[in-house]
Amino acid sequence: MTALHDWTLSPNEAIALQKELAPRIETRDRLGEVKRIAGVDIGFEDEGETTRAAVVLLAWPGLETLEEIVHREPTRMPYIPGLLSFREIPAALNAFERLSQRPDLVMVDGQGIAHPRRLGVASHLGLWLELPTIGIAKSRLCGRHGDVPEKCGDWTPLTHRKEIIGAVLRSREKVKPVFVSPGHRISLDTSIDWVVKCLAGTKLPEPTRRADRLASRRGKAFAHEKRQGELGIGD
DNA sequence: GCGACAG
DNA sequence: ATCTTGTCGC
Repeated sequence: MTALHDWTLSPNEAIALQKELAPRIETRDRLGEVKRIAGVDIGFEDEGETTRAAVVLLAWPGLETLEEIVHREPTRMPYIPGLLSFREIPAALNAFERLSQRPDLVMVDGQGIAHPRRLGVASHLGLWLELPTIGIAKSRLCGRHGDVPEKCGDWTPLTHRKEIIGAVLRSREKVKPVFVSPGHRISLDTSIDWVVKCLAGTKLPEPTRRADRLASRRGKAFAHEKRQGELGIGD
């Protein structure tokens, strides 16, 4: 298996690797009792030169914060639609290595199997971590879908090549829906169930939302930032 | 051949 | 993704 630090693959090599790995993805539930849920989000700084991975570990139920990790490293690949995981996963894995506890479920910002070759960033990460993962994306990569119900919690299937690859979920009324798809070791129904259970009146489920918030905080000088107003409602 | 295209 | 303040609406 390719070493992580060697993931400087050409687009064609990356696509070949995806085709090789995709068959290993499981969409059958293999979750045990869920006590800890992690949220992951990757961002970029210095005009893309630096990749920043944020991981938040939350307790279930209750969603108290157990751990927060922010890891930075040089970016190694450009953004290419369909090959996002090769750009984001190295940093994400290094952030995960710093966690002292293992999550039972991971929510990732991006697609799971709702990908041209069924290997979106959530699936790819789940395969490497050997953990159940769910992809929650803010926009569509591939597939088609009908009108999305207006009621919070309702959804419509996302289809690609005659296959249901995900759900377009109305996570909050009057707000653009999110694209939920199984990453690894989890089914679509269970994925939707967990995403809905982690919603707190917001568009994004808590794990992903908290990772976003942690990541987008002013890069360098956040050690001196004030702590206040943690109870916002909007998104 | 012509669009579409997660973050 | 990121650059960025205030502002309209529920």
